Amino acid sequence: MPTFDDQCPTQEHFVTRVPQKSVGFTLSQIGLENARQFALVAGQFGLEPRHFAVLHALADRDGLSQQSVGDNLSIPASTMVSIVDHLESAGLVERHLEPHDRRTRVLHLTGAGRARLTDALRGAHEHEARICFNFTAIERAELLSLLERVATNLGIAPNSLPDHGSGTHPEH
Amino acid sequence: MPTFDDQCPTQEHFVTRVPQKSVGFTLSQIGLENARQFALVAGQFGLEPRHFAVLHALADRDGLSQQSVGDNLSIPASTMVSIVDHLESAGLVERHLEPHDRRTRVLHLTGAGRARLTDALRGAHEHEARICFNFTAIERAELLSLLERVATNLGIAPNSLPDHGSGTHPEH
DNA sequence: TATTGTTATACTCTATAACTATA
DNA sequence: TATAGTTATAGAGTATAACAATA
Repeated sequence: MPTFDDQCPTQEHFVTRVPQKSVGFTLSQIGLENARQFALVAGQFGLEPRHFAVLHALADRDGLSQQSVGDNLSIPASTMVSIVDHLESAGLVERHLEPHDRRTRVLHLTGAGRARLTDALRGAHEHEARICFNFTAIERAELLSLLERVATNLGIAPNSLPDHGSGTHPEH
Repeated sequence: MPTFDDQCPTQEHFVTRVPQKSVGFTLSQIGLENARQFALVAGQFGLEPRHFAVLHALADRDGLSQQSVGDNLSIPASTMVSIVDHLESAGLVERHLEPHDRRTRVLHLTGAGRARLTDALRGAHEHEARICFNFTAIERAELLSLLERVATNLGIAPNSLPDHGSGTHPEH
């Protein structure tokens, strides 16, 4: 933990002058703005970020139960209902009864759902290119590497981080 | 905009396999988790992130009007009322009438407010050290530099970014 | 007429707990 | 009795618009 102190004056300096930028604040600002803009991108495809996330999870592994998807994405069961309702009424997902246990509803992507996700992923891809504008491949990899170390410091297991898309921020 | 494509397979690959991590999603995840944890830190000092942000703004420049602080932090006027109400009833801030224009309420930090902010800044400082654990000074500077380029790409003027603290995320 | 602060209100989001149907 | 899904409800947070005082 050698770093930060080197650049930080005294406490009083903090209060009166307010010194250099912090990683924490910058991350919060950027994370929020990024989530906002990604919501706009997803919206162009008729999806909210959470809809996108659910479709994405199903593309990764089709036939999951509603609950296991929710657990995976940290979405409570009651919220999952309205999300899947929306996706189902839009014809993107189907609820199938599981013959072995008729309590559970197994979720399947429809063809339309897969097509919609493909489009939305194209949008996400463009969004990613936009926020990494002017980055070389090496710089982007460097940023990802640093961010994953921050994630570790925050106690977010790297493995629990989904792999693509732009977040499931609530708030807007 | 050369980078991302190099590492990205076809669209179909996206849908079926879901490839590598994205800067966008990682930033959203980290930004949200960081805001959560900073809210806990601020809470240890009896402050919500927005309370902290207002105190911080006043420490930077005392005697601002309620509205100009709100504009500065993108907090709507009606929300500023309840924030300042809270800070005032806690004895951290005072509303003074401006003799030249008796519509405006000028905000002043009290001694207690300044002391509270000093404590909270110490907490923020520790929080910053925590999320930058194991970073060298050079790595931290590198991360900040990359993040500011992302901020620019997101259309957030670097100048509009406050300098310390950990964000004013709503959402929880 | 425009502006600062205030109040009241409506809206969104989320979480909690109760309910059903299965097991 | 426990679990998957559903429903209903209440709470927090935010934004919108009307209002008062002042300019």
